[in-house]
Amino acid sequence: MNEKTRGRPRQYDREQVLTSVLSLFSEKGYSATSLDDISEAMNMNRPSIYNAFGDKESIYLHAMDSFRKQMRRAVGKYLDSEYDLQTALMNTYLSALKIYFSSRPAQGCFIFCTSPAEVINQPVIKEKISDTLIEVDEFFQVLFTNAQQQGDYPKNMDASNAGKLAQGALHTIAIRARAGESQASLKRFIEFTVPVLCNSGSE
Amino acid sequence: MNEKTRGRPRQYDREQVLTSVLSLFSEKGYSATSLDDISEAMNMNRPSIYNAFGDKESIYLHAMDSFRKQMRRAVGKYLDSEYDLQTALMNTYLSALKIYFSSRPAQGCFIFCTSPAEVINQPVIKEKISDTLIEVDEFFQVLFTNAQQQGDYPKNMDASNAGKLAQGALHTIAIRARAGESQASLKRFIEFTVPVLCNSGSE
DNA sequence: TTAATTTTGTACCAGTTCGTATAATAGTAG
DNA sequence: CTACTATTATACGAACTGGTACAAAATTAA
Repeated sequence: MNEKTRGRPRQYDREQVLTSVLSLFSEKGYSATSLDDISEAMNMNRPSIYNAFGDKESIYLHAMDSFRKQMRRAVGKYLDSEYDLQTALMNTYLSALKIYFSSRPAQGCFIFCTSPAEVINQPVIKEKISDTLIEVDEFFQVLFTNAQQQGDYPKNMDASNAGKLAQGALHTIAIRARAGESQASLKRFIEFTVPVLCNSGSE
Repeated sequence: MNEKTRGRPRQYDREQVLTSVLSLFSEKGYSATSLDDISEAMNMNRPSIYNAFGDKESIYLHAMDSFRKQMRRAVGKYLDSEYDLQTALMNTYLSALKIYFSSRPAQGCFIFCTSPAEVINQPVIKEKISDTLIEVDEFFQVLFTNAQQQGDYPKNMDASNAGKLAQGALHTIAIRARAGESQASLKRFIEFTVPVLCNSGSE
């Protein structure tokens, strides 16, 4: 990409400022974050921000996309059927845990911890959360149906709801991380949870 | 209680205005709710509110307490050991589901959907969420240990983490309700989840 | 009646909010 | 060199923010 365009050249890097604003929104949530905060974090002045990303809600939606991309990069590989169910689940949770604790104090999941508050009065955010839930449900469901095909998970179990419960574990981990529960404690929780989800709890 | 106190009598009912402001905060979250909103919802003027409940953060904390009380009233009885594990879990989830869908559109859990956003910059709210998590964990843990004593749940399972996972199911139900997932779908999720938690999934 | 006490109602304040109009700047195209 | 274009920078404004000072109102105590 070396197209020389007319006009004054950009001084910001799109990916980079999106990362900055994601971190900001993740800390404060949508409503408590002001455009002055955003402007400072992005190191861009207000009109440039509007030109690049639209209004505040639109910036937030871009941040949500950015976070989803980050999660996909981290766990997408576990969809590959070379991983057995337990391994795929365990690796997925541990990868998420790492991201949830990647800043101090731990902020948990950007989307599931900060977005639900805005849902009632921001239909577009509601839509995107709903979309995220579906994508993650499908991610986990694939793990379970793959395992069913390989005889690793009982065929009479409902893989769709199993996927939802697996995502539920992710939600509680996200909330707990943000509320101050320790990473070690959540790791033990994951080690308990994975076998239960795999339906090999007490054996 | 009939103590005649000096001074102009109150015009508001404490429980009643707390219910109103709980509903308001539940809709908008902490940061997006203004004192004008609160004043209107409570039908009280600003100085009266300050005198009765303190500043905005303090009002929110009162609302959190109010919600916790409501939940305890709804599910506290299932701690009684006359209920077996499956029944207690099922009734608990269905009671919560009812509350989560008690307004239109469904708002899910006031605490787990709106409070996490505020955690990083409001230490007092963080403290209260953490406290709530512990109380709910203990609630579920009691169900599992009771079941263990009655031979209803394997003794080699960790009741503490089982309780955490049970609360996890509650968290995902709360988020999903608020994001627009249907009550019927969540009821099916509960029916799937309870046996899995009880470790009698595929039998 | 009068004083004391508590709540209510009005009005205000300084600071912040999101968004935009306008001008300056830094590059390309001809 | 001049026109054109896209971005950056400054500055502003109308509305709203959380919080409070002060006076009016409604009750009890003496």
